Amino acid sequence: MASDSPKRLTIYDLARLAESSPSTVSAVLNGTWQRRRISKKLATRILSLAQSEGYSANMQARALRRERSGIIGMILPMYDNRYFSSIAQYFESEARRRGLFAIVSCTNRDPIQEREATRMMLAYRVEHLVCTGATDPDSIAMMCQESGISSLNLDLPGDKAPSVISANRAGARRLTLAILDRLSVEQRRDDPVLFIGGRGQDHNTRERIAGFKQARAERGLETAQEDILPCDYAADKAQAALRAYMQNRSGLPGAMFINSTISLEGIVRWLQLSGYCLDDIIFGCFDWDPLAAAFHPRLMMARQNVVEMIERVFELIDTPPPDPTLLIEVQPEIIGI
Amino acid sequence: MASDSPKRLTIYDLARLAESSPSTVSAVLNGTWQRRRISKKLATRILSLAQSEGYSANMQARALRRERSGIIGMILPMYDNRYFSSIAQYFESEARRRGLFAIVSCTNRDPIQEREATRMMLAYRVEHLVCTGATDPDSIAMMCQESGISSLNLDLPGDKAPSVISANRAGARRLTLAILDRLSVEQRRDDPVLFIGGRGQDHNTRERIAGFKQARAERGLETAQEDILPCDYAADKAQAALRAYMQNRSGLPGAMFINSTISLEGIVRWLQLSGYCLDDIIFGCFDWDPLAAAFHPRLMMARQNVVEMIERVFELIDTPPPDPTLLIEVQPEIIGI
DNA sequence: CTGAAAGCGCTTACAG
DNA sequence: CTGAAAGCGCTTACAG
Repeated sequence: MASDSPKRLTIYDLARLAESSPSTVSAVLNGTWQRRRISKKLATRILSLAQSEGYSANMQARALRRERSGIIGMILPMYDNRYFSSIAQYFESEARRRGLFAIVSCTNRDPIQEREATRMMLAYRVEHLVCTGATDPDSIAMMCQESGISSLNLDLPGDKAPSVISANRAGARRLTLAILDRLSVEQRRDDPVLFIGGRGQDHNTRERIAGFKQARAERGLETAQEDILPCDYAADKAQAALRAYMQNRSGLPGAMFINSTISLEGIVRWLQLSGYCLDDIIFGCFDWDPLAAAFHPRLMMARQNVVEMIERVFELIDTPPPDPTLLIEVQPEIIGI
Repeated sequence: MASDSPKRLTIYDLARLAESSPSTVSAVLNGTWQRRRISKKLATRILSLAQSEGYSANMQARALRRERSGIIGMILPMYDNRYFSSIAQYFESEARRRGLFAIVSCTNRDPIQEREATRMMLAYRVEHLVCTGATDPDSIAMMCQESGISSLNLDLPGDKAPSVISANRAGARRLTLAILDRLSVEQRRDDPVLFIGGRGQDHNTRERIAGFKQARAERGLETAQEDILPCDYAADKAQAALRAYMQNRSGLPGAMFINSTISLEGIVRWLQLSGYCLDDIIFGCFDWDPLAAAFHPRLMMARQNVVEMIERVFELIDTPPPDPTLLIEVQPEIIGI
């Protein structure tokens, strides 16, 4: 339908119709007309004309002239889990509240796609770029810097731009303590606890492992190296890692610290296939999914505080910190204790 | 960092550096230089200069001059379930493959937000608009029509633009047959089956109810009106509806047809809270969530074929159909039979 | 083989 | 109180 583009209305057309000039029309449309002391009568005439004719300002032209696009960009690993999708959603609504238009690109945890998306964002002259969960945040920050665009890291920190992340270590510690407390109540204080999922190289996973060990140490427990399995996030990887882990053991660990709902999926699938009773295991998941919580009564979760993280991001955008390496940590909430 | 915008490089700067002219630089950068018989030497000089100086074309200027933004828009109810988030993700990668820049806005199933987002999309001069799961698709289609922009409906159909949706009735029928077959195998052929979730007014829910009834009729079963509960999608609504339903009955229905994973969450939560054993119930969910599938061995799902739906959308964009009311149905896949 | 010029639709400093 | 003019950074038809 309507592929032939019938010239859209411009301020010149409006000026002609209102028997005025383009400058005046522009001022009226921008709300700067009182400052220019344009008569109220003329203003309302132009406004109602714009309305009735369905005028829509051309943002490309406005952006070009103002040298401001009004666009804020975000790159994101993917949409398809609760955490990232709520980041995208809340980012968009906060941007809108500030009169910015949000554009989001998925980069699949791939540094090449991250840079390519950044290049596009810069070509569209985004005013700020939020770099979420990037595998290579510093390259992105450098690219932005060279273009004079402010950038921020979210979820995974970098050294070349301010970062807003979850308090991974503290959160993992609290989640682990909750797991250990529940084991204690059940008189299974010394049962092994498996840490599984995530990437050994990524900052968040390292911190969570540190928090895990710290909590165990506080309870006077050692942590064996073979009980830590950063096998990547993917469900299949977690499933395979658990299968391999179980080959050398007689029974299940008393509890598992699972590093994402993606990994949880693989774990649960393997346990079901192997005929284990899920209800015998205590789960602590560093991630949040209400559907999983509904299914499993003994699942505790660290829910990252997306709302506050996005708020911090916009605060940093509004008032850029003097120190570009600033790291802000937001506490996750422990659910299901 | 770098909030002072140091003038970015333009083709004029490049022309000066290459001792050439802006037109030539533009032609080289656009790849139209062979057509213009620009010397290969000059072309490579300009190209390498652009590279080394980190030139990035200003898309606003290009869009303005070409009268084509290179942008394709999508409005979406929300990101936070598997279905919509994979729509967003696949839409974006398909758009990118075609050299279009995708922008997506969430509109929260709110007709006002839908129109507002459309207005913004049109102001940014999107070349096409995909209207996903809109509560008021026809208003959107009209707005686009007035601007001479092609629009398409996805997931929920409309009358004023071509639509790509799931084969809701056929899919619901097949899912219901799978449920009934399993009941038969368990010698519970005549157990009641509850249909729950969705909106009684929306096209998809109506179609799914029709498919549900049709499958039952094919098996010689009546469908009682009180076994159909289109209580909205939200988990809380589904939970409340199920509680009310159960007040007048002694036992659980043998199976449930649940109209989304959102609703499933409320159902499962209530069953757990009420002390029922989940494994006694057969679930059929018109939606897909692998984590839910991992948890519940007796959950069958109708997985909507997002990949094919998006492909159809782009086909319609490439070759607009003569009939603007064209409706394309894509079969969902039944999983877990 | 290459460049000067016009124009896309706005905004804004300036003149009156 | 209002308008003419310049310019944002490109592209493209035209002239040579």
